[in-house]
Amino acid sequence: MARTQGSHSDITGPRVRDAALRLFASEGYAAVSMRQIAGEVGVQAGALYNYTPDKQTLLFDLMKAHMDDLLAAWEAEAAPDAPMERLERFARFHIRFNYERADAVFISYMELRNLSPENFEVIEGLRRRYEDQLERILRQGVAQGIFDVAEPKITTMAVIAMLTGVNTWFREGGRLSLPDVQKIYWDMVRRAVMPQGAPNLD
Amino acid sequence: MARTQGSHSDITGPRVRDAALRLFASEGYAAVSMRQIAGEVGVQAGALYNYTPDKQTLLFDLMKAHMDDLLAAWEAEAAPDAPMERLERFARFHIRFNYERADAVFISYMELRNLSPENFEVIEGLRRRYEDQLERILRQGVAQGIFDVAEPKITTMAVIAMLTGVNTWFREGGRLSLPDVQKIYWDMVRRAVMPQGAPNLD
DNA sequence: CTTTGATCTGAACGGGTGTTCAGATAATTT
DNA sequence: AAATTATCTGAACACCCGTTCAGATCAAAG
Repeated sequence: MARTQGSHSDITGPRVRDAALRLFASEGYAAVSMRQIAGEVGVQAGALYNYTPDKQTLLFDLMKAHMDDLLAAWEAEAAPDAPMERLERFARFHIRFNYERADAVFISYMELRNLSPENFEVIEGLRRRYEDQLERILRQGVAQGIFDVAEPKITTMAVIAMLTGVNTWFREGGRLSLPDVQKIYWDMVRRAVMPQGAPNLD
Repeated sequence: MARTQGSHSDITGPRVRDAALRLFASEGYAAVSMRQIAGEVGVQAGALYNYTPDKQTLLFDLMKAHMDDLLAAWEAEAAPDAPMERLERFARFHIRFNYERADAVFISYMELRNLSPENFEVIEGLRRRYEDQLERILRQGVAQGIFDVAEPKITTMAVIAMLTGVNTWFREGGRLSLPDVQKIYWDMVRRAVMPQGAPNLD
């Protein structure tokens, strides 16, 4: 087994995925050709097939890796007991993580329709698992009488849509820092779940 | 000028746009071929060029028409004076209008990157005009001391992202009706702008 | 009934697509 | 130094792309 160390595959493999991620995000999966990806990496198109069985799987692997990272990163967060603190942790985590991986986030919900049905099911399942994390927090808060949320599932969808929306406009270097934005959004999330008439504790 | 009345163009033109709208929404602009659109309409691909100069313009015209419709429909809504009532009107309008034109809404922000720079500027300008409608309501409410919104621009983005998210999960015929959903989302929007500690007037 | 012209067909144009594969290349092991 | 083999090239495959256009079609106008 010659050429295991110093092999180019350790370098080329990640470069293929990086190039595909960036190109898929900026131009769209269908609009990007294998030759274009190969060109970015500096190889011929045929060489890509040492790293992926086909274009579809390349897309799927990027999305799957992103969703796995997302779930792993959330599970690695220290989880406070109190629902209010957990919710704040979730809101800030979601904004930060999504901002750091804007390309992967973008692909993972823009290119869902380009997945085969089986691959779609996998990604969709992971996405639901992530949403369930938030829904569980909301239900816990409701059970403890801390949150006033009539429809936890819908509030889950609404909060995630709101938080994910940060990526459409926020760019570092502007008037507001990411922590500023996290604070503003957390404030809106908090209001959305707080019993009305509760005092402002700021 | 023969064949002006009873001409097929009155029929074929809209059918081309309908087919393109549906196909672009479900498979994506780049993944849909002119032959595919033509097949849906029941003509050969060449015939499409009686109705659009090229594929890019076909996409742009669909998006432009949608944005024009959106702005016209909102301006046609009776506008109450009070910011709170105006905001409620906006939230319910946005959910209903977007639900009724799910395909056009989907295209109008999924396919932005497939527009030429000039076309992109046009659509982007219309989108900003729409967002400004909401921002103006928020600023009006703040000025009157009715809303507690520190960052009207950000709240605008957050509210629109939240409301637009309805389209990703809501389907008629489920447990909740569209009016149910409108009420739930309006409740969240109201909380997001209401001064905290204010009584629940439900 | 002939003329007109809007509409559509069908073929063609140059070029791009994902994927395959025999053979060249070169780093590592023997 | 020779043998091994992971990696890559370059050409080829069959097919699809957006767009053009000469000529067919046929309903309305004269």
